[in-house]
Amino acid sequence: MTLDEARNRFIQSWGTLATQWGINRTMAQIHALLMISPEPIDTDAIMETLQISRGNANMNLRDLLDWGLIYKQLKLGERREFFYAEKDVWKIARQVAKERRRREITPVIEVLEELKVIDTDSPEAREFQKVITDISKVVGFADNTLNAVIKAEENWLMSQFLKVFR
Amino acid sequence: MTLDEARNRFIQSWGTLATQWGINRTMAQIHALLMISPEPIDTDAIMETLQISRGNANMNLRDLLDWGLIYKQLKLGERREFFYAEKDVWKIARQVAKERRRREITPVIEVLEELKVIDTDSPEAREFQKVITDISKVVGFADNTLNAVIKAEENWLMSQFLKVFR
DNA sequence: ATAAACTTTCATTTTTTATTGAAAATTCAA
DNA sequence: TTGAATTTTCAATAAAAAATGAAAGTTTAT
Repeated sequence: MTLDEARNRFIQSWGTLATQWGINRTMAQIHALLMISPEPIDTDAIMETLQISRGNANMNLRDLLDWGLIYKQLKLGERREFFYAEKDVWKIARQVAKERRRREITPVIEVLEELKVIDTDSPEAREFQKVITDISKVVGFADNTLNAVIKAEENWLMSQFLKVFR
Repeated sequence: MTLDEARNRFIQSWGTLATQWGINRTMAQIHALLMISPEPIDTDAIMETLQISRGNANMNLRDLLDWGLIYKQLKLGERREFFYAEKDVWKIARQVAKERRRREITPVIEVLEELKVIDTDSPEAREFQKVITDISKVVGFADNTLNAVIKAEENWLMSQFLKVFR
């Protein structure tokens, strides 16, 4: 397998994985491409490599910037913007955990808290409350896990974590 | 807020969360409905409550059965099938972790292993290999985490885990 | 101020995914 | 067996999401 083949293979796989996690394929592919690019690259290079339109490239680049997964680089005497990916994969994991927590987990926790305060007159209501409370625990666990990842500045903390389960 | 309002609120929220995680809305709504139903319910009740077609209900019920998140119950003297959800939320988490690991993480690990064996003649190839190796570590971490959840038969193990990060 | 280089926006089109509903298949009681 | 009750399938349709590309907007050098 040549280097180029390997690169394409990786970009494709990463894109496929992403769609299963509710992230759009192109965004993941651009991210993959930038992760394996030694040098920052510009919009046209991305368009050409991935065979996508300018608008599409731009939109997804903007999203990746929002997520803090890639950065712009300005070259002296160049008008174009070049992009490069965060290369520290632990930082990527933290960034993603942080965003997903904010966008997804936090709102659900809020709804669950609201639902806990219904009147528990009937047995049915009590049953409902029990289910909600149980779910809260699992969501809380997920939330704690994400927080742990977010706050894990050091790798050793991660390895500590892994030890617990071995 | 009445019990019915709370129920609807929960079903809706759970559906919204699911779409962000690459799970279809209806499947999550059916699951939510069954989780908060004290009694097993039949296809018609699901169709009516969620305002969906028979085909749609059937398809998503089958998927939920595949995932091991719900069960069939046969009532004596009744032809219809009634469905009920797994009520142990830790078991749900384990089930989901197991399925996602099998369907998503394992294939990616395989691809990454393949990509590690390219020839490292050029500096470019070595750089590529480094990125792939780093990504493998993170994916491996995710895989270990899922495994930990899968194998956590006891709740205290989870609480041990949580302690590490507090 | 102008224009070239480049980026962003967004109405339209394409693609993908989910849903419908009616027909076919299955199950079971009589 | 027949047929009524119920489940499953699947081609057609609808809805949602992503992508296009051309036009509008910005920035910078001159």
